[in-house]
Amino acid sequence: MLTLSNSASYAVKALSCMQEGEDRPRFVKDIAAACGVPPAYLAKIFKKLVDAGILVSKRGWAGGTDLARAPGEIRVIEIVEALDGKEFLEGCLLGNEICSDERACPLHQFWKRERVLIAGELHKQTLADVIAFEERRARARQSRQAIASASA
Amino acid sequence: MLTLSNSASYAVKALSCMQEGEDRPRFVKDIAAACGVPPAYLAKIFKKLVDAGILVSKRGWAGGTDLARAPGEIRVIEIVEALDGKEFLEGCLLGNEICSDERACPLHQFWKRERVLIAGELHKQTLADVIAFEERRARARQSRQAIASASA
DNA sequence: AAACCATTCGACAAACGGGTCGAATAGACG
DNA sequence: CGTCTATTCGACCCGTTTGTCGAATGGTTT
Repeated sequence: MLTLSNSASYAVKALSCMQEGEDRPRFVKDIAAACGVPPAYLAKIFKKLVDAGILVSKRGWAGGTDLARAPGEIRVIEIVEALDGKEFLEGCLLGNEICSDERACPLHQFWKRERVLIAGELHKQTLADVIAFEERRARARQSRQAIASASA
Repeated sequence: MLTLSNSASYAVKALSCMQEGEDRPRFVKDIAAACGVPPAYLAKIFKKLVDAGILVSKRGWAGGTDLARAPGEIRVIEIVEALDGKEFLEGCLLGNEICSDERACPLHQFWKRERVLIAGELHKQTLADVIAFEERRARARQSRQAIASASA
């Protein structure tokens, strides 16, 4: 399957559960419960996000986890790179070791262009976009339900 | 790493070693040696290519393996699907289970378009293109060497 | 200082893809 | 029919990713 790692998916999902304005900081276990990710595993993921400067954390009583910056300042590509590594987009589509402009596979020129597009999109999208997208979805579902119950 | 599987890479590499016009059919171990793929592993890969109708094989004395069709009739996407499954391009980029037009992640619309482009390219390229590409490379290297040795 | 508690660390289990090995199978020849 | 031989099949090993568990760490509060 041509996808990013499971961990990266979990990270985006969990971070988009951490909107501002609520009582914060929050705990790993609560966020895990909210977004349906295994808590112990999410703890590991969060550590990487802390190391990457995307999250800040405090231990002990009154400890917890918080976004290091406003959601609009956190790009999706940062999250992906924190988990899958900076080179997650560098390889040949076919996984060949040697695939440069000189010694290329037939898909090289094509994939080279595509990689730029993908990186660009992940760079353009911020966590704020992801959150807004989720909220728009949630509102749409609510109003659909309201209409449905009104007509019932 | 965002790539297809290693097996798919091996498959394309091995199949592009199987030009027509030579003494054929050929043996897995010879092809493996020619393209630098582990022989026992390539045997497994070839079985899948046989099942997919891309190769034909015969066992025993005077047995061997051959392309089921002319290279120009074998699309790269067929090879990839034989190894990585028909659904290798179906998932959400972030690997989410639920990511359709209704319940999408923010990258869904973008990735949906990209997938079409990628599938299109893999469909457009045939094994003949891959072979021609390799040969053009080999010739270019040869003539570079000829020039180098002539000027020496 | 002692109690408390969320993060952090390390060891470990399960699942998966990649890779190896040897035996089983079956087609062609003598 | 028996032998030869290349594919095929099944069992197994290894490394990585995913996921769990319990103990260690260190900041807060009382």
